[in-house]
Amino acid sequence: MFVSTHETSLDSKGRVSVPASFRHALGGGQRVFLWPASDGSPCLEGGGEALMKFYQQTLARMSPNDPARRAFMHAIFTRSADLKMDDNGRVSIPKSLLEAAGIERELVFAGALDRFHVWSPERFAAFDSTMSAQLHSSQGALEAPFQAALAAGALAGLATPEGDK
Amino acid sequence: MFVSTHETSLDSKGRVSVPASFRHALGGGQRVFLWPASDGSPCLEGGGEALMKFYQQTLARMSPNDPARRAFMHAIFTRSADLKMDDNGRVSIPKSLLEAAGIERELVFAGALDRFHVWSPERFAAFDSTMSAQLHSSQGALEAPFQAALAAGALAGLATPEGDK
DNA sequence: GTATTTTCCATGGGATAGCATGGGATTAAA
DNA sequence: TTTAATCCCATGCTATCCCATGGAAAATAC
Repeated sequence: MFVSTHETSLDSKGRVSVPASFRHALGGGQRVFLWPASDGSPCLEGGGEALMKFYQQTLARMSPNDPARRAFMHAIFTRSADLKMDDNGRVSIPKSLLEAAGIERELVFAGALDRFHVWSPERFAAFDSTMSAQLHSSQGALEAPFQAALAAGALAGLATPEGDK
Repeated sequence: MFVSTHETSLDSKGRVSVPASFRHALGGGQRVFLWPASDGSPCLEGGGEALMKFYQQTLARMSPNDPARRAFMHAIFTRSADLKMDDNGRVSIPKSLLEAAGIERELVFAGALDRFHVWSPERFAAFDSTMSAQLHSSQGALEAPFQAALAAGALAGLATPEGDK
C-alpha cells in the first residue's frame, strides 16, 4: 500500500523517480495513471492498474444514462495521463498536469493507502497544517469509528503482533 | 483503453493524426468509426472495430420490431463515417461531421475507456468545467456505486497488491 | 563492535526508435 | 482537364531505452 511521503525533484529532462516503496505498491506493473485530484484538492492523484480496474468496475455498475457516470468517466479516464515507467522507475509528467498542481521542479509524493498524491512542496505544507488543525478539532468525531471498529474486533491480536517470541 | 486527452489540429489537407495511444487502443486495426455523439453532447464520438462489433451484438439482441432498434441503428451505423487511417495514422474527417462538432482547425481527442470523443477546444473547455462542477455537486451521488463496489469486494486485496512482506 | 561486501536506489546522459507533420507523386473521380 | 483523395517518403522532435555512476542501507564477515 501507498504509505509515507517522499520529496524529490524533476531532472533536466523532466523525469522523476517514483519512490521505490510506491513502485512496490504498484505491484510490479509499469503503468502509472495520474490525474487532477477528483476531490478538488490542488494536487494530482495517481494509482496503478489495480486502482483503474476498480474504477472501471465502478463505472460498469452505473447506469449508462446516469449523468454522474459521465462526470466520473471524465474526471478519471479523460483527464488522466497513462504513464509508463522506464527501467529505473522514472516517469515524465505532462506539462498540463504539472501546471494544474503548481509544480515547478520540486515535488512531494504522498501515500494514501490505495493511491497516492503529488503536490508542490508549498501546497503540501499548507495542506499538511490544515489537516493537523482539522484532526485536533475533531478528535471527538474520530472516536466513533474507532470505537465501532474495536467493538467489531477489528483490532484483535493487534497489540501482540509477533514481537513476543 | 482510450485514456487521456490530446490536442492537435488539421493540416492543410484536412488530415489529423490519431494520437498514438489511441491507435494502440484500436488494436492495430486501420478502421476508425466516427459519428455525432449519441448522448447529445456537441462533439463526435468514435471507436474501432471492437466497439462496432459490440454495437452489432447489441442490435442483434433487440427485437426487430422494437422502435428503439431503428433509432439506435440510425444513430450509430447510419450516421457514422467509416474512416481508414493512412500509414502514418492519419484520418480525414468529413466536413459534415466537423461542422456538427464546430471544429475549424484545432481539435481535442478525449479518451473515454472503450471509445473516444472529438471536440472543438472551446466546447471541450466548457464541457470540462461543467463536468468538474457536476462532480463536486454529486459526490453524494457517487457514494452509491462506490459502496456497491466495495460491498462486492472489488477492493479486496487492492490496498495490498503484492502482499505485506 | 567494527570493517567489508553486497544490494538496491536515485540520478545523469547518450543513442535510438517512434511520432507528428509537411509535402510530392500517383491514382481515382468529376 | 481539373479536382480531390490516396499513397508514399522526408524531416525534426520528443519520448523511450539503455548503460554508467555515486551513494545509502543492509547483509556478511572479521
